[in-house]
Amino acid sequence: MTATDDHIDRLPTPAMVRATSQAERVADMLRAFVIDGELAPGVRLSEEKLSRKYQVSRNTLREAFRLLSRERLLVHRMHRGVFVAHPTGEDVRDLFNARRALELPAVRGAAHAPEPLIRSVGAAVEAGEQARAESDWWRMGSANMHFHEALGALAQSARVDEFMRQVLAETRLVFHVMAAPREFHDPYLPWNRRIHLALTAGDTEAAAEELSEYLATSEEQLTTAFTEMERAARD
Amino acid sequence: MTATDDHIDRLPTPAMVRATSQAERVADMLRAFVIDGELAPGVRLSEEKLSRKYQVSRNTLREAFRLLSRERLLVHRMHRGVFVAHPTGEDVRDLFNARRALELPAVRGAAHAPEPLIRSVGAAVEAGEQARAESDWWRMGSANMHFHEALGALAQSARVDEFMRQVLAETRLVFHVMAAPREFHDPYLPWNRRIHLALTAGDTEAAAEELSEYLATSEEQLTTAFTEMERAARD
DNA sequence: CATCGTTGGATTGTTGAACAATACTGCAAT
DNA sequence: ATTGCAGTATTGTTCAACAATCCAACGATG
Repeated sequence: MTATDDHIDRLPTPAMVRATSQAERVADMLRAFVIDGELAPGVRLSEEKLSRKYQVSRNTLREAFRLLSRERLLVHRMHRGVFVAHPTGEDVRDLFNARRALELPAVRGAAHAPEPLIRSVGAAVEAGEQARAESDWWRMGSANMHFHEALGALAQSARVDEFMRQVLAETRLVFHVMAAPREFHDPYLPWNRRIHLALTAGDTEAAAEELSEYLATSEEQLTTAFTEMERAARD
Repeated sequence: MTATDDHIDRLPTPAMVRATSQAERVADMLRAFVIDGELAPGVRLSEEKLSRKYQVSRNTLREAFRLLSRERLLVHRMHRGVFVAHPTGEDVRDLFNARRALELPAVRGAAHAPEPLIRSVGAAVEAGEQARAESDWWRMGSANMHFHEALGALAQSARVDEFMRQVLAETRLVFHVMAAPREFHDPYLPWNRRIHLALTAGDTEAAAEELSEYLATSEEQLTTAFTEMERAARD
């Protein structure tokens, strides 16, 4: 053996090869289902049915539930069961406040961000445009998510990244609540393009300005549709 | 009965009277223990011992573990058990990046924040000064936490608030890792006072400047002490 | 002497069954 | 229209068991 073991350092980190428990695997599955809308907001997840369907014990399933409820994707109601989260109008406002608090400063500070981070913003833009060209509305939504994830990544903190992912997952849930048609995603692609353009030009303030308008417009659109819906539900 | 039922609206909201499960109660306990340092970073939490001590089944205890591991206060290592999180030097840097990303913009946007939020910042400052007057170092640390929690609250998002709490809890863990003496908290009180002063004067930029220096100093102090410690641990 | 294979004991991972506690539905009574 | 009261379904929690895995100790090997 050599005295130095830099070849060992090149190997995948422990975090990449960690064996996962059943609870985590089930949680990963359910998380994907919820984000993809296959499990509609408000739906109750029966312990008995799910444990039978996925061949895990009720106890293991409940561990998975605990994980996801801390992510706000599921809500635990005592003696009633766990349900897919069902965001309200107030949640929408809170989510956008959170995004403003995170994304805007991240963009404004982009001058100090390393080049690859900006590049991945551009990649997300292009992925979105390509999805649009192929009329793949689902992939378009994913690309939009990645775009904003990339914006959050400019803050250069793994914890902020995770928080962003969580907030964006919840935001996607909002779309599912109203079975948002593609028109909701549609007008935002050019915005993403402009934001990225301003970023590469080094004009962070212009990028922040565009982003701010984007967020305001999106929130406005969602909240009006939401209050409309909630009013209709009351009658 | 009257036609209006505003007297019902005055009652505590469901969130305040919700019955809690054992798993949540145990999680609350453990969380408090971890934050208070009664459970030292790196310590392993034996399922058998804890379940016996707190009269809950192993399964229930595991549910609590799942909750806390998603908060990064515990880490789950497959087939090895759960341990109190033991932040590294890299974690310290990430935590401070996250705090910069959140607190600085929150302070800069304080002009649009409602009055009571600024007041609670002041309250935290005074609580800290009073604790200092009474040489209650423990309460001083708590007050400092509340101070920065109050800064984060300027963003006006419940989700950001929760994230801040989590980040600050982890930061407190960092102090426990090195059994930080009171000198670590000591010089920061005047800074808090100045930040609050600038805020009430409406000079958000000055406040942000002070906060930025505070964070840089604190991070510097912690990371040097940390790398020192980690180097010592290797020998 | 450092490394590797093996073995035994301890702990976690997961399950299935059981029972208690609670919520929900429907119906009768007021 | 509200209240009271079944009966039923589901969750909350425990327990005991077993499989899977880690870990420390001990020797074997080069």
